Amino acid sequence: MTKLIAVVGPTGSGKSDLGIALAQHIIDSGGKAEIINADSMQFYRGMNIGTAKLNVEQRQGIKHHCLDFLDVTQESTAAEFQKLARPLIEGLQAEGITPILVGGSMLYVAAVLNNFDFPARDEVLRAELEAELIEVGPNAMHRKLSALDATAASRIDPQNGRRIVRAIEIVTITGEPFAAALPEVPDSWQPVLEIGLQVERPALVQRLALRASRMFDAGLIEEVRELIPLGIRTGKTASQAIGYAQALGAIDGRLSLQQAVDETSSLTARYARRQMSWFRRDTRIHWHDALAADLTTDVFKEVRAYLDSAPKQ
RNA sequence: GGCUCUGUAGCUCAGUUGGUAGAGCGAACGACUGAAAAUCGUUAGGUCCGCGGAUCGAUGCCGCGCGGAGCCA
Repeated sequence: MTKLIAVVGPTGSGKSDLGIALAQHIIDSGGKAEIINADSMQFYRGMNIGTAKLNVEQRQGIKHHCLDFLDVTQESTAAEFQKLARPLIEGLQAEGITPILVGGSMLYVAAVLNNFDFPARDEVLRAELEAELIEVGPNAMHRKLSALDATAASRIDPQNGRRIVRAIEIVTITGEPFAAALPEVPDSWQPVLEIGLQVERPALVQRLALRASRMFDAGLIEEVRELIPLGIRTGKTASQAIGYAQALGAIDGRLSLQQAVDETSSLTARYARRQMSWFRRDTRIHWHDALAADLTTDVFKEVRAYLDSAPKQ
């Protein structure tokens, strides 16, 4: 059994490249390593430029899993990803291959790395609750949740319709109280070396602005144009991807090209902030400055020590 | 050159019949258990264009500047 490694951090911090370098390093030292993508938008076939997906050459012969397995019309969920990625990881480990989970989709990474089961869901009930939310508003729904589960209600903001609906759904289905809060310390699914890449906020914002304009220069609008006949407009998850929604806006004439670029840039920056606020509370993460000259040297050293330490179990 | 309108938070704008100001967006920070590139919360930003005047008191009234927009010559 090999040990699990994860690379996390905000978008644009260089996770993909570090993942490749790490895999290469392990292979150079006589081991085997493959990458499992944990970027929910890179799951989609045809969404390449706007998701900063590595092309085949850039993958440098390192095998990547969980890329390009969904159509833009298909929904993606963290619970599904948990079911998909865990057996995959265990399969690689059984073959002596070191799995490297790389991605910034917060809940998806947590779904794999942490020990929790998503409570069931019920599409019909969910639809009813969503309709009710639109009709009576979040505050009334929050009162309804309070009556069912006062503790859960106290942990969810009265304005947050999305979470209120899901909480009512869970309590109704399970008939049990719903914690509605993350544990203080993550309960690890299995031992993991979690590497975090960090970039000082102003530098990150600048990089993301540059990246957004390069995506449009590289043909993001053309890419989205090709996804329209494939149904990107109706895809629940794919259509809300940052950059793609803006490219659609430009195609429809709702936004000028410059507005689309600017909006993509600022939404990406805001997303990166939410990623940091999520990942910062994961106490397992070993943070590294993504722009440091000796980044790979430091990370290799850390990985080496981890892999050479006593085997798990 | 004349007339009219206009200048309030980083941006777009409310507002105070004179008692030193607000909203949306943005920003910073945070929450987060089957849409999470989602959904939401908190906080910080303002010599109210400048100078002078009347007033107990001006961002508001008056005068003079400066900047912007429009109309007429």
